[in-house]
Amino acid sequence: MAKAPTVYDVAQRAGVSIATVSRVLRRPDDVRERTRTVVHEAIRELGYVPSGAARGLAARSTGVLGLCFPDVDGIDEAADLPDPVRVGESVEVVRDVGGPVTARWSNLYLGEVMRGAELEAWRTGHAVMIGVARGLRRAQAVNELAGRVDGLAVLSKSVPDDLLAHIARRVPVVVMAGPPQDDAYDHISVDNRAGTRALVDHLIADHGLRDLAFVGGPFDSPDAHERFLGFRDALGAAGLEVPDEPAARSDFTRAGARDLARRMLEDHVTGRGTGATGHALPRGLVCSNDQTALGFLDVLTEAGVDVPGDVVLTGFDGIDATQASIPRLTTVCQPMVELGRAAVELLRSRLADPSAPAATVNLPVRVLLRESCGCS
Amino acid sequence: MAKAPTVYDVAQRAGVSIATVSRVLRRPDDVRERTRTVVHEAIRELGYVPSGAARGLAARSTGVLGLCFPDVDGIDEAADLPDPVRVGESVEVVRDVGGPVTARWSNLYLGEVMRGAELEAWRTGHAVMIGVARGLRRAQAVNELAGRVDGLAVLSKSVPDDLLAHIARRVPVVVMAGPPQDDAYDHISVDNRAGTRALVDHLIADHGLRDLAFVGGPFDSPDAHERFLGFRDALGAAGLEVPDEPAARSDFTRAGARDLARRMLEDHVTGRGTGATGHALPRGLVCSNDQTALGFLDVLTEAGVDVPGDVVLTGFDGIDATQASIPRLTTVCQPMVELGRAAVELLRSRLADPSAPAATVNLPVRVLLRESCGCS
DNA sequence: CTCCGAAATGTATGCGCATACACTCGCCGG
DNA sequence: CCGGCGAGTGTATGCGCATACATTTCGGAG
Repeated sequence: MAKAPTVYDVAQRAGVSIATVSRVLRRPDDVRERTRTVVHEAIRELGYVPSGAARGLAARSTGVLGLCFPDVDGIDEAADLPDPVRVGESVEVVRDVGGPVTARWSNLYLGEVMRGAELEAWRTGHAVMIGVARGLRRAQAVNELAGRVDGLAVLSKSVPDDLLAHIARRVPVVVMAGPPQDDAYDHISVDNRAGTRALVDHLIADHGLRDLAFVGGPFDSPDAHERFLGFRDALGAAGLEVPDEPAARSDFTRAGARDLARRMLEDHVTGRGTGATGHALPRGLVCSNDQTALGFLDVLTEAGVDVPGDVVLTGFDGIDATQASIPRLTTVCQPMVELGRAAVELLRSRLADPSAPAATVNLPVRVLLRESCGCS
Repeated sequence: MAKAPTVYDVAQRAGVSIATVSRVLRRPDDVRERTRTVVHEAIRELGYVPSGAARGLAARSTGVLGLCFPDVDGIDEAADLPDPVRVGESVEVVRDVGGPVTARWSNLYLGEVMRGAELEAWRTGHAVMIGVARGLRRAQAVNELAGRVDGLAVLSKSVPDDLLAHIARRVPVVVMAGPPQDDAYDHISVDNRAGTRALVDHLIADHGLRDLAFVGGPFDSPDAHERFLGFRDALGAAGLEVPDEPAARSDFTRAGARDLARRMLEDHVTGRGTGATGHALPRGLVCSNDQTALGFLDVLTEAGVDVPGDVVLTGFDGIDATQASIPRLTTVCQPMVELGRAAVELLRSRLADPSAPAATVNLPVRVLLRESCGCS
């Protein structure tokens, strides 16, 4: 790596001009076979790898698409990051006594979104660059990402509006998984509302449930809100009383949901009825995400409440853990891979036709009926 | 996006030269505050985002680090990819009758490696670009990735040797999770051997097991081989008979392991003893990865064999599912996040000092003792 | 053998930025 | 009053490549 060879080096070695070298790489059919061979030889001998930067500059297109995620780790630049542990011993033996399952990216399915995006990008020879909008330098980081790509897919809420607007003047932007919204961007959305509606329809129609409560999410989660609307839709359609607010609100974490469940259970047992649930546990609990449902399941099971016998429980998202719980959790599965794929697809068509009107792609959702709702 | 503004546009608007604009962005302290303000104003008004390509070209460094993964999806370019499903209905309701848990990237922990890499890169203002060495265009894709980055971390076996050598002439290369090897590259390795050794030591010393068998992996997996060596180390140290070969070989998938387990179980029951295990199930089965152990657990449980009562079972990797199985699986946890982090760290130090001798960082591993080995 | 058009190759330029170097200007000490 | 100095800014150049356009070569047809 004394100095990476350039087209000039290759051209000289092969005894041709740099244009020919470039052509051998980009439009091989325009070059005589013999010449091509010679050039390839030189490339191999020199270990030539074209500079992406120079290519991008000259071609006015980098061939890279960006994917911007929110900071799910909650890492703040102000907090000092622990320095990597580097123990001398290469093995540590510990007794794992259980406790909360460590949070992973995979819990939030960002990996799946990435995979979908990467797959779709690969099909058309694009590369994918990911960025996490995190820390104080967030704006700078996102800006730099935007400067390096031909198009940017952004997970909703990961980038402040003004910054997004700034960036959108340079590259096409696709917003993923945001609430239905009428801005200038292309959107990929998941049908939270219809998914919940279908799930609750099932509970009412097939299991005859009428006493249902909705466990909401954080106030600032549009997803949770959408799902609540779907819940209301179903209740309304069935002629049941439609609540104005969720019966309770979880923070979307399993641990938080456990606390919430314990409080609700206590209210229930002591008959204080201070909880929004009133004096008795409802027959069915529709949770706004899987983590919440799993937290409830933990507590209910521990308290000897039978699921689905005493209480029917459902989630939303379709995370892995819902397949491993006992009983397995009925949920609505989000098409995460598809989300990434669709985002890239939309970016591509946007690049192909910059003047087309902003589009919104609504991804279908799958309701997975399992044991926690009473299905065999 | 009629035409993205450039430094020239900003300079003109702000009434300064392009050099000043560049300085405002790169070395703000060299510019008078008043000028800075004016330039920032112009940037905001125009929606200017610096071109990464031009920056990279001029600065001779892109600020991007690459991460190259093998094609875990096994997608072959020859096979036609199914076109994305786009059903009209936005909801589909299906009864999930169980069946194999869908394979996900997360199973292979690539997401975790990525996260570690991204985190570490972020700390120093680098971006991360991921690439999957997949399909027939693999060489081209890897080459392009290499052309776009300042350094490349490659998961072992994801890139053919000659291609890697070619690339390494342009950018520093770090090989992740490969077998200890003495090539010119920097290496990050996980101590498979010592990890297995420690685990098996535990089985022998603390649980008094003497009849142990090793379920290996694919022939071409250096990891599986390393782990087998660790197994042998432990047996040898305990004065037990040391096998030359694993008792059986799994293909590292849960489904494959189930088939293997069924065959072994059948051999055992019918007394045919054609399996390498002989006429009886061993008292302890040390599996070369978690998927394999879980597959065995599925079959053993179904057959009424008690784990750990009748057979002790252990895995390797530390995937999520090992925390959810019943009993929970004793395993060796790989430091995947750390792997990514260390790779980036090593790349950085390599970039800082290109002439330093090739280094190998050995990452510590954690043996997690849970119920499947007989620990409470 | 000549001439013409197409194929093959070479020449020249610009992509957008960082930066070395030149330059201006205000200020200080002499 | 002059020379010098440093902060602040402008000018000019090159990074490595793609590509428009100019030029050469080649393969026939005449």
